[in-house]
Amino acid sequence: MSNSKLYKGSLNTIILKLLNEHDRMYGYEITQKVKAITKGELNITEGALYPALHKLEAEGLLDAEVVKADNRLRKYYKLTDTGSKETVNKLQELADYIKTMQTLINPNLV
Amino acid sequence: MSNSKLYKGSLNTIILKLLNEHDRMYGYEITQKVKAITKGELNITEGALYPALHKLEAEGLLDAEVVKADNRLRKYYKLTDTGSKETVNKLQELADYIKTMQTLINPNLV
DNA sequence: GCTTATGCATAGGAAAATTATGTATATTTG
DNA sequence: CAAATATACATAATTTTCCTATGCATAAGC
Repeated sequence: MSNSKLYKGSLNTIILKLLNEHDRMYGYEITQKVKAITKGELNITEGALYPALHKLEAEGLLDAEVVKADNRLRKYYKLTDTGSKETVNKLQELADYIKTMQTLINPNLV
Repeated sequence: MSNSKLYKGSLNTIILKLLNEHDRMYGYEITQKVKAITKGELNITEGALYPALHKLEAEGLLDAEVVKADNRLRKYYKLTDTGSKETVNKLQELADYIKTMQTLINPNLV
């Protein structure tokens, strides 16, 4: 995913957030979007992304639809209703985690 | 018992940062300090902490010293020179991670 | 005396990445 | 025009990192 191990555990949140903004996306598109937004800082590996998408689909948070474009197959994913609700939870969890870590590394500010 | 789970990769950063502030600490003390600072939000489990301490010691980032206090054994850890340098790196990585994630989840602010 | 707190340790297992492959088509470049 | 790169999805094997459960031992509180 990147040189820092800290990103472990954040992949699902990233996927859900992107799908919350963009209605529907396919896997490769997600990797490119993340790379663009983070200016190359974060590169999602395929070995991490595809299993994560399959799991989210199996859990009922995503729906998938295969579409043919430019003679190539794309598997588009979109949030289910459950997925939308879970996105809110994940984002709150991330915000809480960041807050906790900032408390720990910068106790003077508390 | 433990409320919000640790995000993978953050435990080492927490340990190094605490030892950077407090000169020397023992394992149990670290769990209590984290609990106190985060107001119970984050509870480091022993099954995570002790192996992490052993690994940091094996990597040469920490030195350990066993001390008898109140008829009980405490294993105090402190940063080595290498450990101090690595602390700076880990904190920078954490700052970068937070910045990147905020960019991803809050693109309007960019 | 029983429970909780203090203190360290490890075994077993789960979760979530990485690395390494595999398949296939399209486009760019030397 | 052949080779490299980009697009697109997928999985197997392994590693990292954490949690749960368990074990041992002493001290303090009720």
